[in-house]
Amino acid sequence: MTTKININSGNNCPAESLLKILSGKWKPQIFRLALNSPIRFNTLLRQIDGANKQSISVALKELEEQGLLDRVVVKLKPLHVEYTLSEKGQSLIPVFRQLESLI
Amino acid sequence: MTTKININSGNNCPAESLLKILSGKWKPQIFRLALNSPIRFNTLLRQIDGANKQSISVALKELEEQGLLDRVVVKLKPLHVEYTLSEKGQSLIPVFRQLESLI
DNA sequence: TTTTGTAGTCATGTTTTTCTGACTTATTGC
DNA sequence: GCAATAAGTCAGAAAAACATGACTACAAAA
Repeated sequence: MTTKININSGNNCPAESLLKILSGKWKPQIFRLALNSPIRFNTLLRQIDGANKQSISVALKELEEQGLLDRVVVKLKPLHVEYTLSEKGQSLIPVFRQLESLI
Repeated sequence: MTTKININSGNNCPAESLLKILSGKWKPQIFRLALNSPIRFNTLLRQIDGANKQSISVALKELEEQGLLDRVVVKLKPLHVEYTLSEKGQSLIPVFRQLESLI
């Protein structure tokens, strides 16, 4: 069973659906930073130029709700939280790659 | 010489660039409607449910500025304006197709 | 010459997003 | 105990996006 995105809430434009789930000022950058390795809240804050807590917080929450990211509490050394690409999130990687080939 | 998109204004995230040029409430729909055949202002207004003149006007202008659409004045029967996918716009079609395959 | 069709603009108002700075809670190092 | 790090929340302000209704300009048809 292959993983299929399903966020097509009542519209007939797939691209629109997908653009929507990555819409907002910070989501694409967050998503990209999560592509390679799990990422943490404060790291995002440091790495994304001009971003603020609130917006990152909201974006992460939405990405999690949409099922693109998983929030994982890591019970280690300095107890912390990691955001990782979910299976659904990973299914978007090819699109990202294709976008890269266009630029 | 292949056509390459270049809207990568100072950021290092291609996906972001692309998501950005199709960001906004109406751009994806406009773009999709222009995929198949040239489209006209009033037609967009009729076909896009809930859209208003102003927003369509602004979106068209931006898509034109970004080089995705060409504005063509058709000097025929009822003199009118057509918006068509530019070469750059057409280079996005494969991405749209791939998005479709994900949903 | 009045009306219709096409393609808009403009001023204004509303709604949605984003930003700012202060505050919180939990864990760990000193 | 005290400060620092990590991961946030919250209220309010500012900015950006979107909507509304009135208006414009041009050409052609009636």
